[in-house]
Parts: sequence; structure tokens; C-alpha cells
Amino acid sequence: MTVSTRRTQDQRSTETRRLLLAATVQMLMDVGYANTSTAGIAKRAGVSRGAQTHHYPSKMALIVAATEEMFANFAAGLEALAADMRSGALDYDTFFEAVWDEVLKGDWFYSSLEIIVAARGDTELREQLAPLILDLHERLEAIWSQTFVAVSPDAITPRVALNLALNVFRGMAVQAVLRRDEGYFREMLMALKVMLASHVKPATGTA
Amino acid sequence: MTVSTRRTQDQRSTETRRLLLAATVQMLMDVGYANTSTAGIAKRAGVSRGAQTHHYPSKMALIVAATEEMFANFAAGLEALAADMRSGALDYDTFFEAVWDEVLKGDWFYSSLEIIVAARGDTELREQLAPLILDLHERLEAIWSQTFVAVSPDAITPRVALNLALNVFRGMAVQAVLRRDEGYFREMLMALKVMLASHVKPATGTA
DNA sequence: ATTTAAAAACAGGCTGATTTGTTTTTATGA
DNA sequence: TCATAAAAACAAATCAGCCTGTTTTTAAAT
Repeated sequence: MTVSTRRTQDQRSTETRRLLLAATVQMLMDVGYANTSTAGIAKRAGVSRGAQTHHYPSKMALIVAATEEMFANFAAGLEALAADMRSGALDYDTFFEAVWDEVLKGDWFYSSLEIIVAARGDTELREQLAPLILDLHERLEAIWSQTFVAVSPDAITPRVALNLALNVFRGMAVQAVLRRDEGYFREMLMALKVMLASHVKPATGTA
Repeated sequence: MTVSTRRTQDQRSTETRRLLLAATVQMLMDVGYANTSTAGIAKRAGVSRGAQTHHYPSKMALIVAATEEMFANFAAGLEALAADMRSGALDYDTFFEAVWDEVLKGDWFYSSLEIIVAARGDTELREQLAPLILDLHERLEAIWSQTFVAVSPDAITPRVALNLALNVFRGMAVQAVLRRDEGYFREMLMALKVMLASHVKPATGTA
């Protein structure tokens, strides 16, 4: 179709930024932070080097913007799963498996792991990302508090218990880089559920 | 002292390799994998580029050798702590805190995290490291089995429980990169102990 | 409504610095 | 004397950021 619709400047900018951010996350997933270059991102996004630096003047600006969007997307996805469970559309087991599945097979966890580890060796990057992680944690803790209750007054609180669960998922996902053992995952998830069940339950009665 | 003792060739080689491996781990800790270069390692080790490539012809060879030694050191350190607890020289709480302390403040976990994450984006590196992680896991599981017993026949096995604990530590340490919150660590460790206590205890009666 | 000027978006190449691996030369140990 | 370890220089490739020029969109003037 040769008819070309004129786009506004804002539409052009938004589209270019979207392409760059998506290409950034995809490249982090595919080849890791150490092998992610600004030229490689521009190529994958199908935009020029000039357009790339016009919108994101430095590699760090690009990485931080991609991280911000990724964190927002993860929190939104987790909130959607939690809302489904609160409403009864999803049971506890399915919720639990879906979160682990998202960590292992989604494109959030590993790309954010790449960035977090890169930030460990880069003070400036770490400083720029620290507020983003605080914001994400606040959103996660709001989700836990809305979605789970303690099974008894002296049980571990949902906030602590679900953060512990998320740490187990993180630890398993790191280990999965070099050793992908579905049997090991299975038994770890089973053990985690057993341990959690002594302390928290969903706010609905679906457990 | 200007007197210099003549060293054997083997002593010279061993010393150069030791310097290179130590410098590799130190640089990974200090600046991360993405900022670790072979020239930087040689400089920190105080050896020339030629000596470096004589012993380790590629960056990957250097990284793999450093990983192998690091994994061996970690397993040995953990085994020493476990032996102390089995012998009664260390109680359970102290053992537990010492392991977490080693993960957070020692130079094993973060340098291995840097390497594991780098391996995620590098198929060849991943293939070379996979056997090393299998070996490490076997050593860890031998330590768990020798050091802990289940509190009852239907409790979670020590192998699974302690691997879960290690995953919690890994997850916490990843999160600590951007958010170092001692209060959060404290409550996570307390919660973990409570959960573990329902399933495992030390093979000695010191708990 | 049309034209023109200004601003923004974009394209592609360039530069200095850095990287890893290779080659040649030198020093040391056997 | 020979072999090995080490030093130093070199080559080619890659990197991020910057630059100049072009195209598209917007705003102002007529």
C-alpha cells in the first residue's frame, strides 16, 4: 500500500523509543549485558545510530529507561495474576506456578538480572537503578499484603514469606543458567509450598 | 632485601598462575565481568600480557580456571564450617550466619554470579562451566547429607531444605546489589530459620 | 490556504580508546 | 645449549559517543 499516513512528531518519537527499549531487552535476553552494544541495539531496533543517540544520549540512559519499563511491566503482570487469584479466577497452585514460569521463561527476570549484575560493577548505573528497585519492592509488597494473610497471629507475615519465596525463585533461576534440572525445580517448588503453607494462605478461601 | 632466591620453573609458573587467578577474582568483584579485561587482570596481577597468554591463551581459559578454583575454595570453606558444627565447635545459628556472611561479604558468591550471568549470554562459556557446577552441587549435597537430618520421616529432606536455603541466600544477595537492607536480611534469615526448623536439624544435638 | 523558517527526528560515518589475540624478543631455568 | 617463562610491541576488531548532513514535522507569517 503506497498511501503513507503522516505521523506526528510525538508518534514518531514514541515509536522509535518503543523499538529501542524492546530491542534492548531482547538483546540482553539473547546475548547478555556483556555482549550488548549500542550499535547492536540500534540494528535490532531498525533505527539509526543518530536516532538512537537523539533519544538516549548514552548507553546508560538506554539501559535505565529499559529497566524502568521492564520493572513496571513485571509489577503489572504480577498484579494481574494476584488479582485473578483474589477474584477466584486462579487458584493458589496455578498462581504459584505461573509466577515461577514467568521468572524462568519470561523475559523479565533474566534481563533484569543482567542489568543488576552489571550495576554491581558500575556505581553510576547502580545509583540510577536504586530508586527503581525501591519502587518495584513497594509495589510487590502491596501485592503480597492484598493477596495473602497469615494462617495464625504468630506465623511469618505474608510480606516476609512471599519475599522469601521470591528469593527462592531468584536463586533457582540463577542456578538454572548452568544447570537446568526440572526435577530439582519440581522438588524445590513442592518444598517451598509446604513451608509456606504453615505460615500464609491466600486472602480468598481457594487454597 | 636484594638477595633473590632462584626459583624452579614450576615455582615460577605456579606463582604466575596464582597471581592471575587471584587478580581475576578480585577484578570481577571490584568492577564486574563487563568491565573485566585481560589487560586489566595482567596489570593487577603484576604480570605481562605475554606471560598471561602463555599460561591462559584466551580470556575464557582464564575465567574458567578462576571459576574452578573459586568453586573448590567455596566447597572447602563450607565443608570446614560444617565439620566444625558436626564436631560441636560451632552451633547451628553461628553456622547459618557464617554461611550467609560468606555469601554477602566473601568474594565467592558475587564473582561466581558475575561469571554465571556472563555465561548465560555465552554458549561456549556455559558449556565449559556446566561440569564445574555439577561437581560443586555434588559436594554441597554431600555436606548437607552429612551435617543435617530430617526432624521426622515425612519432613522435607536435608538435601532439599538446605538447597532451598542456599537459593534464599542467592536471591537475597542478588537483591542486595541494589538494595542493601540489613533489617530485611535479618527478618528473612529469621523466617528461613523458622521454616527450616520444622523440617531439619543438625546431625549433632547442638540445635 | 500556502509558503517559509525553525525545530525535531533521523541517517550514516568518524574518532579515539579499548579490547583480545598474535608475534617477536629477552630472560631465566634445566 | 636448549627449553620454558616472560616481556613488549603489534595488529585487527570493536566500542560508545560525537559529528555533519538530510528529511520530516511544526509553527509562524502572509
